Amino acid sequence: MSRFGGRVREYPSVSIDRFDRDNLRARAYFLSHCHKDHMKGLRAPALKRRLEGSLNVKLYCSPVTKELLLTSRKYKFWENHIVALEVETPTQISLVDETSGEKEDIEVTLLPAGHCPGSVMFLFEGDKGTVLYTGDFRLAKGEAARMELLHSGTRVKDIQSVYLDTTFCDPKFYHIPSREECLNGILELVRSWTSLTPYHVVWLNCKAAYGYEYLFINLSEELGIKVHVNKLDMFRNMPDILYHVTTDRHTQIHACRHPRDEEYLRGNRLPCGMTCQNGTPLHIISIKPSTMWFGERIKRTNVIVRTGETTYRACFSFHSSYSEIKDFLSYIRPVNVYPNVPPVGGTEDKVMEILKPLCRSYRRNLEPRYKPLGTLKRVHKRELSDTDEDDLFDSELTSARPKIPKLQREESRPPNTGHSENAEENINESTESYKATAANTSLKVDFMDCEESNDDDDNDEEEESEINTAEDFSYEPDATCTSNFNRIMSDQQDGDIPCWDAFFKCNKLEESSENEDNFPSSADAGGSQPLFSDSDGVSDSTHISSQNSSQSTHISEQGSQGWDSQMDTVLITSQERNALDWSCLGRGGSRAVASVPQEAAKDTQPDNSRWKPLSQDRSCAYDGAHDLKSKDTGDVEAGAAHVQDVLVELSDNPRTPDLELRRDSQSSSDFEIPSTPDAKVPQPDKLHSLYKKLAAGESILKEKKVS
DNA sequence: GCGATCAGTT
DNA sequence: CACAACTGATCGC
Repeated sequence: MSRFGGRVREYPSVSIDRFDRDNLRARAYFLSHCHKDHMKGLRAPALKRRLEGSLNVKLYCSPVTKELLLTSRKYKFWENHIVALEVETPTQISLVDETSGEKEDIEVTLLPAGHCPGSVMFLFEGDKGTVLYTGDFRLAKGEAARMELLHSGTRVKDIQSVYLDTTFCDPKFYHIPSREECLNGILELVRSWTSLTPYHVVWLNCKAAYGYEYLFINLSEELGIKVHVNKLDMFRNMPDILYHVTTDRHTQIHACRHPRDEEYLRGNRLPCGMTCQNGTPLHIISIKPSTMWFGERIKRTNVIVRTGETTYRACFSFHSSYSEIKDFLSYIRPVNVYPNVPPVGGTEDKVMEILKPLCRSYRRNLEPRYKPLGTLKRVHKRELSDTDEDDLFDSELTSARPKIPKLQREESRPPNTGHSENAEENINESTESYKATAANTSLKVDFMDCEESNDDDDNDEEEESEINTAEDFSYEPDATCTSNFNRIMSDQQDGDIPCWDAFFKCNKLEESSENEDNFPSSADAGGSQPLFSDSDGVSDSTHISSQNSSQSTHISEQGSQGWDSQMDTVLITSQERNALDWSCLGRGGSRAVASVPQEAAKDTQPDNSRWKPLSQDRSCAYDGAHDLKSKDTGDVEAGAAHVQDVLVELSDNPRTPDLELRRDSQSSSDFEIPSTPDAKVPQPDKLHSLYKKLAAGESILKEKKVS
């Protein structure tokens, strides 16, 4: 939800996405997209009066946004005051103060934002510098680099400030599956259900907001089934959308709504009232698009999660994930960044701690500056780049990724003394005060970067969520790593000796984390990785055979939300540990090699074929010719089997970054992690001495080699 | 009666 | 968690 006040400090005479209060005096208005939280005051009488008394005041937006806005009669009065600007077409605008006659020229460029039809970012260029207002955006990694108008020549423009959509700017939203992944998941689910009989219908439980259209379009194109919606007049001049939606209820895909649609569904009735066709009752499943995410790299989930007998949740996000935000901002590297949205769980301070290091102003003397800390012996020996500093900054100063003390650190350094010796003088006051409150709990100099655990993310409100069992996770390498990690931590607190392999897996997590942060653009979403060996559970996971809950592996793997509450209870048997070693080391490594070219290709040339920015007039010439048509099997009768495949494919999709990073961690780890699963396990007394050295910050390389 | 705001719901 | 929107209660003009 946008809290942006409407104005950027460089150009205070324009108002963007806010139209109340001070914004009533703006010389020009900009609307990034047609969502209510960006339209505050847009139909207020005060603004209406302002328009009536002015010939000059205009609202600038994309052609699609104009169309959507003017479709609503409540905004009709804007008709003669809206100027549609073509996307990616720099336009000069004169900002004239109507009372003083004072004038300022500014150039504005609309850039596609990937949030909903018509959504754009605004790039302002003028005497006060270049400013990018992102509005709400969902841009995949590397997309900023592909925007020509963010560049001059081969270099990115010198951007003074970015006003950024920080909706998911929290490490717990580290990864959100790509548009394509989500789309494919939904597509295959819908395909398999609707192909059973003409009476098998799907209800897409979409919010009343723009942004789902590309889903409708792609489902309709791939399946040849139009989507039933309540209204479509706003698309009357957008044939690419219009063709794929219908107000005829006799279709197998519905996105219609009713104020009490949930209760309709319970009565086997679609929100539009349809309950049977030709006397035959409909078989309805509902799919609720929701934002599902992978917390840092330790968890995975399906893009589709079954939440009940006939209910599914499908991953869908209008907003960029944490890693996408970081990729975007670190590419732009503005001098300043300002969050448009207070982050979900956190404070603005926390967000700024994440974003500031990605800005140039971070290097200025007023800002906190981190030196490499001499005591960080186990930090990679790498060329010290900006992002290295970022990591230090992150590691030290944010609670976003909790830092876990190295073993016995508590003994060797009492709280409040160790952490500041190298860095204290360079930290500004706010940081210092933060440290003061946090130092006793987690922040020390010599910490491992531990993975986030989203313990409180149990978000699934309503449905009869099916409960995970420990067995479901037996083959899940990431999860196992994590639970091992947790075990270490508790072992530590208990004063027991942690087991060796659990210990080194932890370090691998640390390495992964650093690597990924330092090479953001290489950490894109995993494609369709082959599975790990959990075909057993998954094979039961089709709704078509109306399985009971406990058999549905894909449901039990709703991971990103339900995971952490489970994690502590997962026990690792030695057998499972072997499987873990195998998957983390052997298979993980070899897989990663195979996945690299694919991922690299994806980075440079994403699959844009099905996500057209539905924001440009030329989007009306939506190109229906698609690569993915080839997915059609024609095997309509094999619905059940098909769904199985889908869910298997979706659920067993280990994150490519993990795999890559795991491999990386082996080659670069200071710990010299044994590269084979059967590496000899040190004896307890040996371990003790190793941990002592670790705690003291000494190198253990020699000992490790010996052992 | 309308609009703004807030709490609650989906 | 929140998304993005809707509903209903309250308050002020």
